[in-house]
Amino acid sequence: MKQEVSIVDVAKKAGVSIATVSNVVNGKGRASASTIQKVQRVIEELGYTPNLPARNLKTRRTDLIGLVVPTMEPGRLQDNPFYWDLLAGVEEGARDRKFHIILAGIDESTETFAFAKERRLDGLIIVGMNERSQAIGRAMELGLPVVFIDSYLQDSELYQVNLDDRMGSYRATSYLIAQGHRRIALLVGDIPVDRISSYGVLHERWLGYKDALEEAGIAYDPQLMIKLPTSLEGGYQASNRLVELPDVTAIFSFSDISAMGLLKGLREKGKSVPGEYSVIGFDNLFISEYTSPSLTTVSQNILEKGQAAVRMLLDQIDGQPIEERRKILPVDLIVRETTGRGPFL
Amino acid sequence: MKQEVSIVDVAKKAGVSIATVSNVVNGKGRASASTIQKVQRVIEELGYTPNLPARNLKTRRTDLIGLVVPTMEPGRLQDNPFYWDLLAGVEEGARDRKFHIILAGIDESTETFAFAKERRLDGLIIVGMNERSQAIGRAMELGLPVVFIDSYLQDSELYQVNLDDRMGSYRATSYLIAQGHRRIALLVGDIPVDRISSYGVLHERWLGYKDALEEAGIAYDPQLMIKLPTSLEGGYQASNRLVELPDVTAIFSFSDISAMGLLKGLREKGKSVPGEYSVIGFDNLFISEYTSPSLTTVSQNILEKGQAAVRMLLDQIDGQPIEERRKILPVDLIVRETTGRGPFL
DNA sequence: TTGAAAGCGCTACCAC
DNA sequence: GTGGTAGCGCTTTCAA
Repeated sequence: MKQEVSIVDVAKKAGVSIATVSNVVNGKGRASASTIQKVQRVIEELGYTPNLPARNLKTRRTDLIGLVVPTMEPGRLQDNPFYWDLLAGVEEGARDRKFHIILAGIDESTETFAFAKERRLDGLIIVGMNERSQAIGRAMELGLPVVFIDSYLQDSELYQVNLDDRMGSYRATSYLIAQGHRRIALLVGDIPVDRISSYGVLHERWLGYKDALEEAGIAYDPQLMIKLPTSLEGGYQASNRLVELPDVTAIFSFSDISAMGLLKGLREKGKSVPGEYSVIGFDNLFISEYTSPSLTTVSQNILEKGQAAVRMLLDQIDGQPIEERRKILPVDLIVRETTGRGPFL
Repeated sequence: MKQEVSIVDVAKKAGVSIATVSNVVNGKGRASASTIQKVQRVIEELGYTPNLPARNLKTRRTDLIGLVVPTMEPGRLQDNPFYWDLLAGVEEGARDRKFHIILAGIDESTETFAFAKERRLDGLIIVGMNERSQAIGRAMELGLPVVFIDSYLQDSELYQVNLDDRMGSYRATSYLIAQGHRRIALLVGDIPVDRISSYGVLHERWLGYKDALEEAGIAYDPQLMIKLPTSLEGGYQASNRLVELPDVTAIFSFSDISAMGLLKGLREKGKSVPGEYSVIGFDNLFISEYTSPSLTTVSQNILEKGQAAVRMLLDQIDGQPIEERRKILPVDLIVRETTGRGPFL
């Protein structure tokens, strides 16, 4: 059993009161230079480390935030290298401000966030919630500062960090059109397209696609929607559908991961990219530059996304004014080798 | 300001003492069925949630463990999808036992682990330390239970979870030999090969490679060591070196990630795989099945690795007997399409 | 400039 | 069975 050294031990040995030690430790209150010196030396000698949980009992702050990620949603966690960067961004941002993060995987349908209350977390960052998830209501009931990432929730009171998905999608589609493609398939994910509006990110990207078509005077064709999961396997399967669609010369996939599956599928079918099909992805994973051919994609800075979310959360916690509750990060189109000229150029 | 409801409020409203409430909450001590009922109803009504930090002040346990990952080591964090699975394994294992994890990125050279003491963490899981890192000494000084993952530290007192890297490497190399390859290049990482023994994982894998050669009576040729980072870019560069090595028909890369870079490099040079070169990787990332051709590799169960580490840590914390301080997880050779027959078959 | 003391929410011991 | 109460390690008035 490690013998804990407390503020009392320090006070005793330094011959001062615990109040004084507390003042020295926190740099608050007043203390003479000599007292400070003396106390600090004793702290050093004893190897005293302040007990944060105890301090928090008084101050009512834990300097701890929860990062909540749904574990059960298939094709997200397991599949996407994405999350690691996000996490790194959040961790880094928190560290800069002396916060630590508690990582919690939840089952979206049953989680009550009791742990957040029990541990008296200062705030929560929640990733990838669906609008209709009951979890969001429960999270808000906590009365804690919460920031949602990639969730596209209607309620404008909620703090959110998202990507400019619609713009990204618009730019990707426009680029294909500019390259002379007209019939552009879309790998939208494993959802009913008629209810796409409740799938935030996907909906936005779908709208961006339509924006571009409309601008170019191309009719939207529901036949071109491929409803398969945005995963490696989903992309792979999608290649089967793709080749059956007449006159299609390009496909836009809502994630790089599925675009990779797609590339593999097409290669196995002997279809050349970008010769017969132009392919464009979304995310710009670190690996996307290394596919063959290298993947044209919409780039998002995932690290920055994590950082923006912590910033917004911590400002909220510190009671600092928040400029905007809904932060939208910019996207960038990265043209590489999977896109080429279409028949109309 | 959210009005905190404490044990006192519950006690008052239920007309019992706080001691009784505490008993009910913890299911300890004795209490009549009717009291229990009454108290529980009040808890419900008031929405009371126990304050864990306060409880921990008494019990001297936080039920919190730190997961420590070096942030500064290039080519690890950023590059490797690997970590996400590990994290997921740890989180899940912890959750099962009512622990939470605090994620901390550290700079290996300067970290003092003060946060672990301050927050009174119950234990630490540390990933990917190098033998000569000062951080390991500092971590041990804390006097906390610690488990190292992927660190291969000499000290047999330390708790460690590793992979059977040597065996994995042996099997990969043996397989290539059995397929008729004799001159097998090795992408070992960006390190001086003469000091490889201080790079745990790499050393083990290097030994496994030599084991296989020796068994087959093939002389070890230092010329075949390619010293480039085990990253996408490193693998890509490695292809340049590879093609200059005479008579080499196969290459074993110490990570899938670098194998992917390698595949791209070779393809760009017009070298066929597995026609001209057989390629074998290590890790079996979820994406490795989707490269073209799909990657033959040594598989490790990363999720399981994380789980094993928590289990070992929590048993330590709970004072349960630990069978073995050094847990070695099995590997598996997954033969896919990047390996084919060599000239000697 | 310093110290005494109250109290944060909880557990655990000991009386009743 | 139940309650009183002494701390756990700390911050923070308020006095001195």
